[in-house]
Amino acid sequence: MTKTVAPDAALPAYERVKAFIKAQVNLGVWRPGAPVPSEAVLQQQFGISRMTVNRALRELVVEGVVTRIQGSGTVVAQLHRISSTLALRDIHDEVLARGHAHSTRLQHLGAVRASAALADVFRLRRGARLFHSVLVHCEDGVPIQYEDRHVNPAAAPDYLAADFAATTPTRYLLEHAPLTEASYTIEAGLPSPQEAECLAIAPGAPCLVMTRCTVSGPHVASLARLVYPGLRYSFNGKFQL
Amino acid sequence: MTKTVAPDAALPAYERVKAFIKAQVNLGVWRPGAPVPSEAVLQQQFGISRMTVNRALRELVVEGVVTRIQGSGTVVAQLHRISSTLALRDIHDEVLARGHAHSTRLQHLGAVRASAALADVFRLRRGARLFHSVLVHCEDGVPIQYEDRHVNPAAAPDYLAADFAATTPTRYLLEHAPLTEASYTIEAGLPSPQEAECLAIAPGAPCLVMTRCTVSGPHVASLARLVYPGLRYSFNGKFQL
DNA sequence: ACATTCTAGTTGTCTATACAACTTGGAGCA
DNA sequence: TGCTCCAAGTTGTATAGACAACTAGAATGT
Repeated sequence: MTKTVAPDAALPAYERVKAFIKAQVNLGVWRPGAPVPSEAVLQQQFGISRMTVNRALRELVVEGVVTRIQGSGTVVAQLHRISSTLALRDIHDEVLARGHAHSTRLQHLGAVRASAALADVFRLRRGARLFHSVLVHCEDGVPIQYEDRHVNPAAAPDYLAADFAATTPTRYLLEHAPLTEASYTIEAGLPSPQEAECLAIAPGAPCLVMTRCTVSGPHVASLARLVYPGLRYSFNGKFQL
Repeated sequence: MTKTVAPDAALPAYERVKAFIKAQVNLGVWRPGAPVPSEAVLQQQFGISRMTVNRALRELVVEGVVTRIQGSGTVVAQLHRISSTLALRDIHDEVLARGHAHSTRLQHLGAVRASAALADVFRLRRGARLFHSVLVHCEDGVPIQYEDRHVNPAAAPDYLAADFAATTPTRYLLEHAPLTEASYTIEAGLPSPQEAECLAIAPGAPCLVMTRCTVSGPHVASLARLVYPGLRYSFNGKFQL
């Protein structure tokens, strides 16, 4: 039983190779741009098959540790673009995960005609029918998100019949319009008077504004403006080698 | 030559399997939680070896499309946590990539003694020596980032001798203190009077504030407060299945 | 009814081999 | 010199087979 002293033996072979390479990069022994031993060399060093080495290196590419060029070789990645997976999470789950209570106030739900700007985003003609919902999300009763959303009826025909006391627009759309693609921008801005009032903050209080556009199959499904009070909310992330 | 009509044939087998599964999920044929055919079944359906199917499914796990449980099976992932890789990029490269000119104004460079809060972050004793730099980054002459940074001398002993006309602190640190780990938070806030003046914005103008802490090997290397004028800068990202 | 054991099915890892696709540098040639 | 061509080295993909680890349900025994 050498479990405590040699955890290496317990790890799969491909993990041992990964750990070895990561360590070299981590300790600065191999600098960005430096060549990584070829599969054949690593195969011999570790006494394992080439396929196993190949798997280790392929996974390191995904993790952004190395770059590979067919026919040329493997090098340590220039910039450690270690991926921080920013997930498209439902705010309801997010609040629950923090161990708090989530509640919602429905401010508005109805249909509108697309303005020129909206029509452009949704790739519809001007004046086309769109659903429009406005909600305020609270964490333990404190407003933390103002959600102003337009929805394409073609992607979610029954959106107006949804029960937003029981579910959130994000969840409803994920379930009824399978997600193909989403893009977002995060910026700082000031709330509109109405937003400030709903969020119970001063008109001059800085806010994080996320604008998120989702695509489902052939349709642009939804465009949301999410306003977070700057002092009550922040996005957090972590890179790890 | 059926290249134009049948792109399938041009794709590697494992990519064909991935595309097939993604399509089913995408079109809503297989809902989240639904079982995905076992490797043995897919192997027969596609007439390929199990290792190839296995590779396809393993990659889909990384992409967040499916979840696998050893001994049980493969199911469509509950939430499409499609990863958007938020990279730790140097602002110099970022500005250049947009085709603009990047310039820097060095406001301050020196050493300070750690306050209680700083000592805590850096895991040093209170009063320990830290380097401190303040720079303003401009894009085509317009200020877009105020960078207030504290650096651990143990991680980058020659930080004060760096030429910040030729390089940026981010780049310098990436090169001299191999990155092990980084964490950040993004929030909205108001600039301090000094920050507002350096960025040439009104004191009440909302800003994106990123606080980033980097770790290099055993040391907490750097703590940076990055202030972006809200109206001139935004973070953008895209998820894609 | 309950607990235990067994078994079929599934995923996880690994091997040895093979060929394809590509890069790079050098040999040979005009 | 400048060009082509080739050969060695490298990564990309694919296969057939093997065993290990694990799950879930069925069969069995108490």
